[in-house]
Amino acid sequence: MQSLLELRHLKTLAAIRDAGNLTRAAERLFLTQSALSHQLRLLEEHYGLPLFARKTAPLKLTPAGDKLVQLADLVLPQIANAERDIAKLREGEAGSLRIAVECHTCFDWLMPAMDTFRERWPEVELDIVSGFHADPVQLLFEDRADLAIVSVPEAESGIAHLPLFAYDMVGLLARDHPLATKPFLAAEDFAGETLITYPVPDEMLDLIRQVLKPAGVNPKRRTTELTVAILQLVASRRGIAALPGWSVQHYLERDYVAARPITANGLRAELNAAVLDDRAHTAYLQDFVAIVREVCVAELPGIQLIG
Amino acid sequence: MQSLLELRHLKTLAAIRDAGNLTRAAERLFLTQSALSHQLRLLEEHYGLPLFARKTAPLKLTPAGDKLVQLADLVLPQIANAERDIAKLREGEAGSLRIAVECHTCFDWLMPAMDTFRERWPEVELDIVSGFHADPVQLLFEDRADLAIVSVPEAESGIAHLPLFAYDMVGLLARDHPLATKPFLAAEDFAGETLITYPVPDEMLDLIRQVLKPAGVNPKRRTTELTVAILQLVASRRGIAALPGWSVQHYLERDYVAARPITANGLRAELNAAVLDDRAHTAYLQDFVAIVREVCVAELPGIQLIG
DNA sequence: GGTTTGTCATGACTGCTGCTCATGTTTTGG
DNA sequence: CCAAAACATGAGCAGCAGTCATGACAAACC
Repeated sequence: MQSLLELRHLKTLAAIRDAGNLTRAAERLFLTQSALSHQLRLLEEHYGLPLFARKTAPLKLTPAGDKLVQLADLVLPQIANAERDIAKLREGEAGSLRIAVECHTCFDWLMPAMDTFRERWPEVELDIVSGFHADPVQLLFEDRADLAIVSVPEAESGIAHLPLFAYDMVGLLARDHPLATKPFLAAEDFAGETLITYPVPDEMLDLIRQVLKPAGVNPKRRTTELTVAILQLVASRRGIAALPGWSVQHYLERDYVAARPITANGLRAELNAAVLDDRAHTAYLQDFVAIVREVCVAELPGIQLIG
Repeated sequence: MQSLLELRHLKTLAAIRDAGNLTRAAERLFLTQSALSHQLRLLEEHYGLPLFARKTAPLKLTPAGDKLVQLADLVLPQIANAERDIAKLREGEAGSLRIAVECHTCFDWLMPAMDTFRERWPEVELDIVSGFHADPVQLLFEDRADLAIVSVPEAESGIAHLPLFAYDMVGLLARDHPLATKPFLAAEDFAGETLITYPVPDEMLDLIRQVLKPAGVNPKRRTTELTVAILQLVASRRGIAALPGWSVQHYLERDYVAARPITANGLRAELNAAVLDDRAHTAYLQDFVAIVREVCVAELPGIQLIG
């Protein structure tokens, strides 16, 4: 008769509420759908009440399920706060988090993540390393940054990589562009076009490194600093571009430009946080990574948490 | 790196704080001391900090341990509330809890327990069945009571017994009574004395049923309704009595009377809650039993939870 | 001071249970 | 109406939370 409820169950329930179905919730919790189904069945048997109205999408909560989800929303943050406080006891409150970014579009989610971080770790000095840097990892060694957002996690001694998320790059075209009729863009399709990119070295452009260069395709180029400028150029038929799907969702919904997958299998990219090895276990660095993952999985469409 | 903390740990920590040491805390949780020691070690490894200052009695909390205990005090009641709410969803809020008591001294703890119950289940009609009843279980069948506090759990079809706690009866003597020099009271010691009891049938008096009757001892008798009157009579050398140890702690501390164990092994007694079989799973009845146990283990000296 | 008593720590072992895997059933959406 | 997606279910397994037995240590007690 004693309570079978554990924090694990509350985490599951909150995840199901957030994800809308068992399968996606299971992914976020790094469990199988089966595990959640078993958990739910046990809880429902224990309380003698259904927690979700099945056979409806999105899953709808019964009053009992709602009670438990509310409980989760109340309790889980309290747990997280207490554990942060303990980490502060262990490591001290102070410290600095200077973030180096090599990806222009990252500011979209970096800002809300930094806001949350600032609330939770008010004593940690938070900053973005300004200016563009070809090799942000170098800044870690020079003690000019504490964490770098990088796409390719190159194994390097002294550096640890904490995975953030993976996503697909999409090719962007004017809505009436001839290529927009194709189901996907192949390397050759770029040959006769002008490619619009950020002004960064080629190695940092996933499209060039993984698709065009291997195929020996070398289109005309044009660069600009701002995402919105790239979109504007594409829409006005001055060229085509490749950007992360999540960074242009807003424009696609408004039919400002058209989007197509790149290659038949898509062009997969990922983002990682790089930190110095010996700081990889620092609580506030780990928590920042967790916050970024939370923010991004909630806000960015079409991304997958990795690691 | 993810949180290893579960509600189980919070319950353990709160119990250790309440009990003052691992051994007693383990008893209350129905676990072994070893289990708690292992739990603690794991938590301390996980957080990289000690939670208790060992080698001190009573165990003293470190700041980190204090954080977690505070968390437990915050979270566990929220959990309990939510689970009560779910029980109300399942069974409805209404119902009645009419309590029949055969034990005069029980009112000591019954009142605070009822106060707590009233807070948690405001919709349940709460009452004590007034007047004295030789067979309170009969009241359950007659639907004049919902729960009876009884000492001997006689197996009876249709009745379920929920264990409360066990304790030792103590023999009470005037401070200068000759028997007060003995390490314990034997059956024969009562032969020449006047025995002061509540005015109830002999079968309900543990001393008579378990000690005097088997030994064929039949002392002079005197009865009174009130515990304080029994104490007064004993103190003024009009006789001796046997009462639960927890019910006279107050008087013993003030040296109002002397107390001795009854028989070499003591005279063990216990209290149970009797309810109708088919209501044994009703949430508010079970919760009342849980409240009584909580109140009593916290307030009454020398009792042991049973079941 | 040595013995006793109460308490916590530790290591070996074990049974439970919470998970995965494989598969069946139901629901959804084109 | 069919294919695809999502959920349910049962079997099997591994990890771990617990017990048991014992050791280490401190305080209490002649």
